[in-house]
Amino acid sequence: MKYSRQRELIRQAVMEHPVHPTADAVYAMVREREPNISLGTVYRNLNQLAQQGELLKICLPGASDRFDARTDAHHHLLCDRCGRLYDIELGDLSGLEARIRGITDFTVTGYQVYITGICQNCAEKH
Amino acid sequence: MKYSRQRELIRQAVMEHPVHPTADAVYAMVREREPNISLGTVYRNLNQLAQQGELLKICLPGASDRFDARTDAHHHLLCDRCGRLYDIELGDLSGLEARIRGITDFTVTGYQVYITGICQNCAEKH
DNA sequence: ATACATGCAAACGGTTTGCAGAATA
DNA sequence: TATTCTGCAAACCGTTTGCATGTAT
Repeated sequence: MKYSRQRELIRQAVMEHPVHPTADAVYAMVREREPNISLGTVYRNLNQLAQQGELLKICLPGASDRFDARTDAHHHLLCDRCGRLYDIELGDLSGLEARIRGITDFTVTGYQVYITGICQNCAEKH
Repeated sequence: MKYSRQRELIRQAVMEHPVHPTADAVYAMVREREPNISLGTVYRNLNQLAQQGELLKICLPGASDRFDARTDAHHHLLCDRCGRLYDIELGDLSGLEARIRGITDFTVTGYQVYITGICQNCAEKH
């Protein structure tokens, strides 16, 4: 992977964004510094960085994909009202893991807990 | 909601399908008996039935939506290889629920456990 | 008669891709 | 120079929608 100014700006945008941005949000952020960048380039680089393990791509049911600079195992909270995605620490889930892995005739490779609700920010405003 | 032959065939297709079909799969099934049915009608009715609670619409990250005739609370296994979706009983998850609800500053309305892996069928063939 | 349904085709939103030209190594 | 990158625009896929017609009540 060769250096590119655009990719660095994209990486930086994801790291600085407090609540995991969509590709479109990254596009908007990067455009402030690099007005001629194309959306295609943003998508290409986000996918590339995710594939290299430098970023996490979070696919959500029914919504746009999000990107996360934190690559260690953790879970996410999705606000139903504003659509923002927050990190959450669920701590030790070995009980759940053991139960899942106890299921016969299916080789478990991973699992994800998606939690939905209303975030503090939205709760205050209503 | 008024009776329609098409809707009955759609409902039946979902009930009979062993591993929760996509809209497209339902379309293919129903077309055998109702060759002129349109894909739009299939989507409209699946969404309608899901909204009435007669069906479950399962949104998967990165894949097409699936439909499930079982409407009680249960979780799902997604095969990475063939893309089929299976039902799973995780039993009592009150520990996890309590932990999730213990999170401050977020009003939890729901959560979903998505488990990925290789199904028996695919494991045998390789 | 009046609602609600259908088939069709066009629109949609998010994402990917093919291409010619530009930047990096 | 060889490779990887970019911007652009068109293609793509799953899904939704507008419309004129048809069907159930």
